[in-house]
Amino acid sequence: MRETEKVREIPVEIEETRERIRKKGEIEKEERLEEIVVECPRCGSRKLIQDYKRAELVCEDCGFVLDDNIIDPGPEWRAFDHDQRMGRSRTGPPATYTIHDKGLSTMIDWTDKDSYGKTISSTDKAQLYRLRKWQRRIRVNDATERNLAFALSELDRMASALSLPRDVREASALVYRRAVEKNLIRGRSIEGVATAALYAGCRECSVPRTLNEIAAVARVNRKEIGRTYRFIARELKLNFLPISPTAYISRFCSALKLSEAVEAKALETIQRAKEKELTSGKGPTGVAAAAIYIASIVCGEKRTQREVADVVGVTEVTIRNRYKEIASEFGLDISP
DNA sequence: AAGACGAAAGTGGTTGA
DNA sequence: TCAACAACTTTCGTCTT
Repeated sequence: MRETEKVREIPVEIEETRERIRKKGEIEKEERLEEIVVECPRCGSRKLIQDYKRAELVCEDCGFVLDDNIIDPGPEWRAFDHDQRMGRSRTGPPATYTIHDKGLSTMIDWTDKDSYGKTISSTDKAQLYRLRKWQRRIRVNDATERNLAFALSELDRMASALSLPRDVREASALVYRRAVEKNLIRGRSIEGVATAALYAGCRECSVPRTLNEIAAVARVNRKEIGRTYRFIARELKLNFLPISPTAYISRFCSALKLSEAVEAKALETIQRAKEKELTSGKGPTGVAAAAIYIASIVCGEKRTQREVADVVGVTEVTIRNRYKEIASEFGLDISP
Protein backbone atom coordinates (compact mmCIF):
# COMPACT_ATOMS: atom_id res chain seq x y z
CA MET A 1 0.00 0.00 0.00
CA ARG A 2 1.20 3.46 -0.82
CA GLU A 3 1.71 6.15 1.78
CA THR A 4 0.16 9.00 -0.11
CA GLU A 5 -3.50 8.62 -0.80
CA LYS A 6 -4.61 8.91 -4.32
CA VAL A 7 -8.18 9.06 -5.42
CA ARG A 8 -9.35 9.30 -8.95
CA GLU A 9 -11.73 12.18 -9.64
CA ILE A 10 -14.70 10.19 -8.65
CA PRO A 11 -17.65 11.21 -10.84
CA VAL A 12 -15.94 10.81 -14.19
CA GLU A 13 -13.63 7.96 -13.35
CA ILE A 14 -16.22 5.90 -11.56
CA GLU A 15 -18.52 6.12 -14.51
CA GLU A 16 -15.67 5.16 -16.76
CA THR A 17 -14.72 2.21 -14.56
CA ARG A 18 -18.30 1.07 -14.33
CA GLU A 19 -18.62 1.32 -18.07
CA ARG A 20 -15.55 -0.81 -18.51
CA ILE A 21 -16.84 -3.36 -16.05
CA ARG A 22 -20.16 -3.47 -17.84
CA LYS A 23 -18.31 -4.38 -20.99
CA LYS A 24 -16.05 -6.69 -19.09
CA GLY A 25 -17.58 -9.82 -20.58
CA GLU A 26 -16.70 -8.80 -24.11
CA ILE A 27 -13.38 -7.10 -23.60
CA GLU A 28 -11.95 -8.84 -20.60
CA LYS A 29 -8.74 -10.01 -22.24
CA GLU A 30 -8.36 -6.72 -24.06
CA GLU A 31 -8.61 -4.54 -20.99
CA ARG A 32 -7.23 -6.96 -18.40
CA LEU A 33 -9.66 -6.18 -15.64
CA GLU A 34 -10.12 -8.61 -12.82
CA GLU A 35 -12.21 -8.56 -9.69
CA ILE A 36 -10.59 -9.62 -6.45
CA VAL A 37 -11.96 -10.15 -2.98
CA VAL A 38 -10.34 -7.58 -0.72
CA GLU A 39 -12.04 -4.96 1.34
CA CYS A 40 -11.61 -1.34 0.37
CA PRO A 41 -10.02 0.48 3.34
CA ARG A 42 -11.84 3.68 2.44
CA CYS A 43 -15.45 2.66 1.93
CA GLY A 44 -15.47 -0.99 3.00
CA SER A 45 -16.74 -2.16 -0.33
CA ARG A 46 -15.54 -5.51 -1.55
CA LYS A 47 -15.69 -4.59 -5.21
CA LEU A 48 -12.06 -4.04 -6.01
CA ILE A 49 -10.88 -4.16 -9.57
CA GLN A 50 -7.40 -5.01 -10.74
CA ASP A 51 -6.80 -2.92 -13.80
CA TYR A 52 -3.72 -4.45 -15.38
CA LYS A 53 -3.61 -2.01 -18.25
CA ARG A 54 -3.11 0.89 -15.86
CA ALA A 55 -1.37 -1.29 -13.26
CA GLU A 56 -3.83 -0.05 -10.67
CA LEU A 57 -5.86 -1.68 -7.97
CA VAL A 58 -8.97 0.43 -7.70
CA CYS A 59 -12.22 0.31 -5.72
CA GLU A 60 -15.27 0.17 -7.90
CA ASP A 61 -17.48 2.05 -5.48
CA CYS A 62 -15.41 5.01 -4.35
CA GLY A 63 -12.58 5.14 -6.81
CA PHE A 64 -9.91 4.74 -4.17
CA VAL A 65 -6.65 3.53 -5.63
CA LEU A 66 -5.07 1.02 -3.29
CA ASP A 67 -2.03 0.32 -5.33
CA ASP A 68 -0.74 1.82 -8.52
CA ASN A 69 2.10 -0.53 -9.23
CA ILE A 70 0.59 -4.00 -9.44
CA ILE A 71 2.26 -6.74 -11.37
CA ASP A 72 0.37 -8.59 -14.07
CA PRO A 73 1.05 -12.29 -13.44
CA GLY A 74 -0.56 -13.38 -16.68
CA PRO A 75 1.16 -14.23 -19.98
CA GLU A 76 2.38 -11.43 -22.22
CA TRP A 77 0.52 -12.80 -25.24
CA ARG A 78 -3.17 -12.72 -25.94
CA ALA A 79 -5.34 -15.60 -27.01
CA PHE A 80 -8.89 -15.47 -28.28
CA ASP A 81 -9.87 -19.09 -28.11
CA HIS A 82 -8.78 -22.41 -26.68
CA ASP A 83 -6.68 -23.47 -29.67
CA GLN A 84 -4.68 -20.27 -29.64
CA ARG A 85 -4.20 -20.53 -25.90
CA MET A 86 -2.89 -24.06 -26.18
CA GLY A 87 -0.71 -23.11 -29.10
CA ARG A 88 0.89 -20.16 -27.36
CA SER A 89 1.38 -21.70 -23.95
CA ARG A 90 4.99 -22.68 -23.50
CA THR A 91 4.54 -24.75 -20.39
CA GLY A 92 2.68 -27.92 -19.51
CA PRO A 93 0.87 -28.68 -16.29
CA PRO A 94 2.86 -28.22 -13.07
CA ALA A 95 5.10 -31.06 -11.90
CA THR A 96 3.30 -33.18 -9.37
CA TYR A 97 4.20 -35.87 -6.86
CA THR A 98 0.90 -37.60 -7.37
CA ILE A 99 1.85 -39.18 -10.69
CA HIS A 100 4.56 -41.78 -10.54
CA ASP A 101 6.90 -39.91 -12.93
CA LYS A 102 5.84 -36.52 -11.53
CA GLY A 103 3.88 -35.83 -14.70
CA LEU A 104 7.06 -35.13 -16.61
CA SER A 105 7.09 -38.07 -19.01
CA THR A 106 7.24 -37.63 -22.76
CA MET A 107 4.23 -38.68 -24.75
CA ILE A 108 4.64 -39.38 -28.43
CA ASP A 109 1.70 -37.99 -30.33
CA TRP A 110 -0.47 -40.55 -32.09
CA THR A 111 -0.97 -38.53 -35.27
CA ASP A 112 1.27 -39.39 -38.19
CA LYS A 113 2.38 -35.81 -38.68
CA ASP A 114 5.77 -34.27 -38.08
CA SER A 115 6.29 -31.00 -36.25
CA TYR A 116 5.56 -29.03 -39.42
CA GLY A 117 2.24 -30.79 -39.88
CA LYS A 118 3.41 -32.80 -42.86
CA THR A 119 2.40 -36.44 -43.17
CA ILE A 120 5.13 -38.93 -42.33
CA SER A 121 6.27 -41.45 -44.93
CA SER A 122 5.23 -45.05 -44.50
CA THR A 123 8.76 -46.28 -43.71
CA ASP A 124 9.06 -43.73 -40.95
CA LYS A 125 5.62 -44.65 -39.69
CA ALA A 126 6.84 -48.12 -38.82
CA GLN A 127 9.71 -46.66 -36.84
CA LEU A 128 7.38 -44.25 -35.11
CA TYR A 129 5.17 -47.15 -34.13
CA ARG A 130 8.11 -48.93 -32.53
CA LEU A 131 9.15 -45.78 -30.73
CA ARG A 132 5.68 -45.32 -29.31
CA LYS A 133 5.55 -48.88 -28.17
CA TRP A 134 8.83 -48.61 -26.28
CA GLN A 135 8.00 -45.22 -24.88
CA ARG A 136 4.87 -46.73 -23.36
CA ARG A 137 6.80 -49.67 -21.97
CA ILE A 138 9.57 -47.56 -20.50
CA ARG A 139 7.11 -45.27 -18.78
CA VAL A 140 5.98 -47.84 -16.25
CA ASN A 141 9.10 -49.88 -16.25
CA ASP A 142 10.44 -51.86 -13.37
CA ALA A 143 8.66 -53.17 -10.31
CA THR A 144 9.32 -50.11 -8.15
CA GLU A 145 7.79 -47.83 -10.77
CA ARG A 146 4.77 -50.07 -11.05
CA ASN A 147 4.35 -50.17 -7.31
CA LEU A 148 4.66 -46.43 -7.09
CA ALA A 149 2.04 -45.98 -9.78
CA PHE A 150 -0.27 -48.35 -7.94
CA ALA A 151 0.28 -46.71 -4.56
CA LEU A 152 -0.33 -43.24 -5.95
CA SER A 153 -3.55 -44.26 -7.63
CA GLU A 154 -4.65 -45.81 -4.36
CA LEU A 155 -3.72 -42.60 -2.56
CA ASP A 156 -5.77 -40.60 -5.01
CA ARG A 157 -8.75 -42.91 -4.68
CA MET A 158 -8.83 -42.52 -0.90
CA ALA A 159 -8.24 -38.78 -1.06
CA SER A 160 -11.15 -38.47 -3.47
CA ALA A 161 -13.40 -40.54 -1.25
CA LEU A 162 -12.60 -38.19 1.64
CA SER A 163 -12.72 -35.16 -0.69
CA LEU A 164 -9.34 -33.98 0.44
CA PRO A 165 -7.73 -30.98 -1.26
CA ARG A 166 -4.91 -31.13 -3.74
CA ASP A 167 -2.12 -30.09 -1.35
CA VAL A 168 -2.89 -32.98 0.97
CA ARG A 169 -2.56 -35.40 -1.93
CA GLU A 170 0.77 -33.86 -2.87
CA ALA A 171 2.03 -34.00 0.71
CA SER A 172 0.91 -37.62 1.09
CA ALA A 173 2.51 -38.62 -2.19
CA LEU A 174 5.75 -37.01 -1.07
CA VAL A 175 5.68 -38.92 2.21
CA TYR A 176 5.14 -42.13 0.26
CA ARG A 177 8.05 -41.39 -2.06
CA ARG A 178 10.31 -40.75 0.88
CA ALA A 179 9.19 -44.02 2.44
CA VAL A 180 10.07 -45.82 -0.79
CA GLU A 181 13.49 -44.18 -0.92
CA LYS A 182 14.27 -45.32 2.59
CA ASN A 183 13.19 -48.86 1.82
CA LEU A 184 10.44 -48.82 4.39
CA ILE A 185 7.97 -50.70 2.23
CA ARG A 186 9.78 -53.98 2.54
CA GLY A 187 7.69 -56.39 4.53
CA ARG A 188 4.71 -54.05 4.57
CA SER A 189 1.80 -53.85 2.20
CA ILE A 190 1.72 -51.08 -0.36
CA GLU A 191 -1.84 -50.22 0.65
CA GLY A 192 -0.82 -50.00 4.29
CA VAL A 193 2.02 -47.59 3.62
CA ALA A 194 -0.04 -45.56 1.17
CA THR A 195 -2.81 -45.18 3.73
CA ALA A 196 -0.35 -44.23 6.44
CA ALA A 197 1.16 -41.66 4.07
CA LEU A 198 -2.28 -40.21 3.52
CA TYR A 199 -2.83 -39.94 7.26
CA ALA A 200 0.55 -38.23 7.60
CA GLY A 201 -0.27 -35.89 4.72
CA CYS A 202 -3.50 -34.89 6.41
CA ARG A 203 -1.70 -34.04 9.60
CA GLU A 204 1.01 -32.14 7.79
CA CYS A 205 -1.55 -29.98 6.03
CA SER A 206 -3.55 -29.45 9.25
CA VAL A 207 -6.67 -31.06 7.85
CA PRO A 208 -6.84 -33.85 10.40
CA ARG A 209 -8.92 -36.90 9.66
CA THR A 210 -9.27 -39.50 12.38
CA LEU A 211 -7.86 -42.95 11.84
CA ASN A 212 -11.44 -44.19 11.78
CA GLU A 213 -12.39 -41.92 8.91
CA ILE A 214 -9.38 -42.99 6.89
CA ALA A 215 -9.88 -46.64 7.72
CA ALA A 216 -13.41 -46.37 6.35
CA VAL A 217 -12.10 -45.79 2.82
CA ALA A 218 -8.89 -47.82 3.10
CA ARG A 219 -8.38 -51.43 2.19
CA VAL A 220 -6.47 -52.14 5.40
CA ASN A 221 -7.76 -52.03 8.94
CA ARG A 222 -7.24 -49.27 11.45
CA LYS A 223 -4.73 -51.15 13.53
CA GLU A 224 -2.49 -51.72 10.54
CA ILE A 225 -2.71 -48.05 9.51
CA GLY A 226 -1.79 -46.88 12.98
CA ARG A 227 1.12 -49.24 13.25
CA THR A 228 2.50 -48.37 9.82
CA TYR A 229 1.99 -44.67 10.41
CA ARG A 230 3.97 -44.74 13.64
CA PHE A 231 6.69 -46.69 11.95
CA ILE A 232 7.15 -44.38 8.97
CA ALA A 233 6.70 -41.29 11.14
CA ARG A 234 9.58 -42.49 13.27
CA GLU A 235 11.78 -43.48 10.36
CA LEU A 236 11.15 -40.31 8.36
CA LYS A 237 11.33 -38.19 11.51
CA LEU A 238 7.94 -36.68 10.96
CA ASN A 239 7.46 -34.95 14.27
CA PHE A 240 3.92 -33.73 14.15
CA LEU A 241 2.50 -32.08 17.17
CA PRO A 242 -0.47 -33.81 18.75
CA ILE A 243 -3.65 -32.78 16.98
CA SER A 244 -5.50 -29.99 18.73
CA PRO A 245 -9.15 -30.73 19.47
CA THR A 246 -10.00 -27.37 17.91
CA ALA A 247 -9.04 -28.71 14.50
CA TYR A 248 -12.07 -31.00 14.51
CA ILE A 249 -14.68 -28.58 15.76
CA SER A 250 -15.74 -26.94 12.54
CA ARG A 251 -16.15 -30.19 10.66
CA PHE A 252 -18.03 -32.02 13.39
CA CYS A 253 -20.27 -29.04 14.12
CA SER A 254 -21.41 -28.83 10.55
CA ALA A 255 -21.94 -32.58 10.48
CA LEU A 256 -24.26 -32.08 13.46
CA LYS A 257 -25.90 -29.07 11.79
CA LEU A 258 -24.97 -26.78 14.64
CA SER A 259 -24.81 -23.01 14.27
CA GLU A 260 -21.67 -20.91 14.27
CA ALA A 261 -22.49 -19.71 17.76
CA VAL A 262 -22.11 -23.26 19.03
CA GLU A 263 -18.91 -23.65 17.08
CA ALA A 264 -17.46 -20.51 18.65
CA LYS A 265 -18.58 -21.63 22.10
CA ALA A 266 -16.99 -25.04 21.61
CA LEU A 267 -13.70 -23.47 20.55
CA GLU A 268 -13.80 -21.20 23.58
CA THR A 269 -14.51 -24.16 25.83
CA ILE A 270 -11.51 -26.03 24.48
CA GLN A 271 -9.35 -22.96 24.91
CA ARG A 272 -10.34 -22.65 28.54
CA ALA A 273 -9.89 -26.37 29.11
CA LYS A 274 -6.43 -26.14 27.61
CA GLU A 275 -5.45 -23.38 29.99
CA LYS A 276 -6.48 -25.57 32.90
CA GLU A 277 -4.40 -28.47 31.57
CA LEU A 278 -7.46 -30.63 31.08
CA THR A 279 -6.63 -31.66 27.54
CA SER A 280 -3.10 -32.97 27.63
CA GLY A 281 -2.84 -36.70 27.35
CA LYS A 282 -6.51 -37.00 26.49
CA GLY A 283 -7.70 -38.05 23.08
CA PRO A 284 -8.33 -34.91 21.02
CA THR A 285 -11.56 -36.29 19.58
CA GLY A 286 -12.94 -36.97 23.04
CA VAL A 287 -12.20 -33.40 24.14
CA ALA A 288 -13.71 -32.05 20.93
CA ALA A 289 -16.84 -34.15 21.44
CA ALA A 290 -17.27 -32.96 25.03
CA ALA A 291 -16.76 -29.33 24.01
CA ILE A 292 -19.39 -29.63 21.28
CA TYR A 293 -21.78 -31.34 23.67
CA ILE A 294 -21.36 -28.61 26.26
CA ALA A 295 -21.61 -25.83 23.69
CA SER A 296 -24.75 -27.31 22.17
CA ILE A 297 -26.46 -27.26 25.56
CA VAL A 298 -25.24 -23.79 26.52
CA CYS A 299 -26.45 -22.36 23.21
CA GLY A 300 -29.80 -24.08 23.41
CA GLU A 301 -29.26 -26.33 20.41
CA LYS A 302 -28.86 -29.50 22.37
CA ARG A 303 -27.60 -32.67 20.78
CA THR A 304 -27.65 -35.94 22.68
CA GLN A 305 -24.45 -37.63 23.75
CA ARG A 306 -25.34 -40.42 21.33
CA GLU A 307 -25.55 -38.04 18.35
CA VAL A 308 -22.27 -36.33 19.14
CA ALA A 309 -20.59 -39.64 19.86
CA ASP A 310 -21.64 -41.09 16.51
CA VAL A 311 -20.33 -38.15 14.51
CA VAL A 312 -17.07 -37.78 16.38
CA GLY A 313 -16.35 -41.47 16.66
CA VAL A 314 -15.99 -41.85 20.43
CA THR A 315 -18.35 -43.42 22.92
CA GLU A 316 -20.84 -41.64 25.14
CA VAL A 317 -18.83 -42.76 28.14
CA THR A 318 -15.81 -40.83 26.93
CA ILE A 319 -17.89 -37.73 26.32
CA ARG A 320 -19.27 -38.05 29.84
CA ASN A 321 -15.83 -38.41 31.36
CA ARG A 322 -14.41 -35.40 29.50
CA TYR A 323 -17.39 -33.23 30.09
CA LYS A 324 -17.51 -34.03 33.78
CA GLU A 325 -13.88 -32.99 34.13
CA ILE A 326 -14.43 -29.79 32.21
CA ALA A 327 -17.71 -28.90 33.89
CA SER A 328 -16.41 -29.44 37.40
CA GLU A 329 -13.30 -27.39 36.73
CA PHE A 330 -15.29 -24.50 35.27
CA GLY A 331 -17.79 -24.70 38.08
CA LEU A 332 -20.59 -24.56 35.57
CA ASP A 333 -23.36 -27.04 35.98
CA ILE A 334 -25.38 -27.86 32.94
CA SER A 335 -28.64 -28.97 34.40
CA PRO A 336 -31.28 -26.34 33.85
C1' DA B 1 -39.32 -44.77 26.22
C1' DA B 2 -35.33 -42.11 25.44
C1' DG B 3 -31.46 -40.27 27.27
C1' DA B 4 -28.10 -39.81 30.84
C1' DC B 5 -25.30 -41.94 34.29
C1' DG B 6 -21.84 -44.94 36.28
C1' DA B 7 -19.59 -49.40 37.41
C1' DA B 8 -16.89 -53.12 35.78
C1' DA B 9 -14.26 -55.63 32.67
C1' DG B 10 -11.64 -55.67 28.40
C1' DT B 11 -8.46 -53.67 24.62
C1' DG B 12 -4.42 -51.57 22.42
C1' DG B 13 -0.62 -48.82 23.09
C1' DT B 14 3.17 -46.47 25.81
C1' DT B 15 6.73 -46.41 29.28
C1' DG B 16 10.35 -47.74 32.09
C1' DA B 17 13.05 -51.31 34.25
C1' DT C 1 11.04 -58.31 26.80
C1' DC C 2 7.68 -57.75 30.22
C1' DA C 3 4.77 -55.70 33.60
C1' DA C 4 2.54 -51.51 35.05
C1' DC C 5 -0.31 -47.99 33.54
C1' DA C 6 -3.57 -44.49 31.50
C1' DA C 7 -6.95 -43.75 28.11
C1' DC C 8 -10.63 -45.51 25.90
C1' DT C 9 -14.29 -48.98 24.71
C1' DT C 10 -18.00 -52.29 25.49
C1' DT C 11 -21.59 -53.83 28.12
C1' DC C 12 -25.18 -53.48 31.14
C1' DG C 13 -28.12 -52.13 34.96
C1' DT C 14 -30.17 -47.96 37.10
C1' DC C 15 -31.98 -43.36 37.36
C1' DT C 16 -34.38 -39.18 35.36
C1' DT C 17 -37.40 -36.66 32.45
